[in-house]
Amino acid sequence: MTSNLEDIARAAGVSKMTVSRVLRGGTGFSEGTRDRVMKVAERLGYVPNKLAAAFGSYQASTMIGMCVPRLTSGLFGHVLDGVDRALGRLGYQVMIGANNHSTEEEEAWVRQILSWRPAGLILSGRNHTAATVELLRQSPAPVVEIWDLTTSPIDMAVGFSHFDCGIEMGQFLARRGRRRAGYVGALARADVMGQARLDGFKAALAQSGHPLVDLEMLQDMPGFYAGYYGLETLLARSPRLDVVYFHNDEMAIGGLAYAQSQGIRVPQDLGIAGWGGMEAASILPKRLTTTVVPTTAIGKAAAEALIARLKGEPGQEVTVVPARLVPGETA
Amino acid sequence: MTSNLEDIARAAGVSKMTVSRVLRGGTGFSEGTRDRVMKVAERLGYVPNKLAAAFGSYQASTMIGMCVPRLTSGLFGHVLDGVDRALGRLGYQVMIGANNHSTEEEEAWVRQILSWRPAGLILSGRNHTAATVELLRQSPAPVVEIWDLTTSPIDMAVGFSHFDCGIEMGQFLARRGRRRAGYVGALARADVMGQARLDGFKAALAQSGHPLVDLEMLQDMPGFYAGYYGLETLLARSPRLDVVYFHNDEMAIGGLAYAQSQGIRVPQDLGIAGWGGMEAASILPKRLTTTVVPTTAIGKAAAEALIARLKGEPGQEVTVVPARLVPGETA
DNA sequence: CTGAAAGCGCTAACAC
DNA sequence: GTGTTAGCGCTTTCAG
Repeated sequence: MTSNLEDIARAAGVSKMTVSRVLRGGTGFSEGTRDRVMKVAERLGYVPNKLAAAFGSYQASTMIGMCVPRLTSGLFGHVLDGVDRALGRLGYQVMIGANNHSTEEEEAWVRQILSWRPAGLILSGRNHTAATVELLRQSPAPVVEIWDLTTSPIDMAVGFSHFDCGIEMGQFLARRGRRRAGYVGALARADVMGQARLDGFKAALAQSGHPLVDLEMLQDMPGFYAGYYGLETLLARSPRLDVVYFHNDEMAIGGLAYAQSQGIRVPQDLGIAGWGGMEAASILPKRLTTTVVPTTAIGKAAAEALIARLKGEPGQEVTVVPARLVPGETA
Repeated sequence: MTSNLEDIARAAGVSKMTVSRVLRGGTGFSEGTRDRVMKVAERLGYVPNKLAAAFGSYQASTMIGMCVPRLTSGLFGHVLDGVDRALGRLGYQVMIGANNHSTEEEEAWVRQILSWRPAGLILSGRNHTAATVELLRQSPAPVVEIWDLTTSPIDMAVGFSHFDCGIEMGQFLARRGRRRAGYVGALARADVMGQARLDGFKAALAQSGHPLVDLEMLQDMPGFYAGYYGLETLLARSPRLDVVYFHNDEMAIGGLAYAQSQGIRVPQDLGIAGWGGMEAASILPKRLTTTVVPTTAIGKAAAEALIARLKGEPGQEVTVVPARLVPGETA
């Protein structure tokens, strides 16, 4: 089928080993040998076999596995982009997976990926089944958990505190004079990070003396429609709310659309706040008040943590890449 | 490090081969043997080695490579989701890459991926370097080109015609009485599919007797900001346009924001049309007139085409998954 | 600077 | 139903 080291060796009149050294750009061969080998490899259309390389030596794999909550999240593409740019440059490739906010699905994915003997792994969140953690500890691959900061990561962690995001937004809205806050979420307990934001939000509101009035938790995917109908449902039950914090920006924009459709003035009658920092949110007629999440930076930092470890450097155990609240015109 | 078939075989008092058969769920062993082997494998925390399996037998790889134009495009996540759901179910995993609209980068990616001896490949677009095509022809892996339909795909193709999208939008706007159309694009000639839409658009307008008046082609990434500033530039030059077609929905929404900021009434003073069918576009105060692209369906169809071929079935050479123009309130 | 030998863990092919 | 043999293409190790 496709030629191998032996074919090149034969055609170039050297040994397999010399070809291997030349092709990997090492040392231990003459200029003449190098040129000859390169030329032959080119002529034969040689395509290296990483399967054999990675299989033959445990150091040689250039495969990194990455698992995200949902592939359709707008944020995920940017994280992946950060990872891919940092890693691709160095000759690594990324195998991707989704856990759909289920630790069981994540475990299944980890089993699959581990069977490829990856050089490193990037997981989302701090929540894993016991079996996953055990599997990971058995594996020599360095692991980075992204998004949420864990007190004690399995190996390394990159991100920020979702609880703190909620706190900050709660305090901000209280400072702005909001007194009757609601919340519209999605995926209920499955999305642990969204839950952490809600917990922080509640805590800050309680502290301010004006606790959360009502919340609507949908089971749908957290998109525009969910935000639209979530706000409708919430306001039907609690019409006197003066601000609503949403699970994310998509939902907040959906909520904004609902408010507009009902003639509810934002922010005068009702404040609206999101989370995530979609590009769309900053160019709406009214810029959305939200928390901007450093997606690309998280991806880049995760990749760098992995690379450091692979180079034998210790590697930062926890890297904080802060999210920041950006006041807009909707709350 | 981690246990292998031999370890299990020894502990279970059978041969490697029997263990292999049991673990792969084949036939040719007794119930008792099966239970014993499974139990031992479990106890030893056995993690299969796909590297060895795929290396040892060319049929065994479960890796699919997928290359997209940009990881940060909102559409890409949905395509990937469609692919991953169809493929993941069957035990395949996806290795991802981006070509940044460059055929050279794509070629580099193809070289990397091919060295993993993938079971199949999904590429975006019909544009490839000669070397890429040659590489692909040498490889036994089935290839699906998605997004744009090629008259003669390398192997298989799934998508629709971008040229036709442009035609359809041009005809639609002409029918709606628009007479002075402009276009705002991005990435210039790098994005061949966007160019095809523009070509179709121009052709339809010319045919209608009211050819394209002006166009602004940016070098930026096709996002909200580019749309905003692109429209500003275009209108500064050609203030009398009565409709503008954008490279995609993100840009169209940016343009909408610019119009709003200038007190330009949409659609009365200026019509705006996009392409892509972002969820955001349908829930704006005014629903965007756009072409909705069947992202998930394309991903699913691509995966299915690959699977058919891998099962030895012929597999459809060209699968049309039509995009459709959805009239909104902006044009 | 170059080469020979061994082996990574698995599966295909064939024997029993 | 089960075992044996050979070998996938590369890298590692050790000899020259």
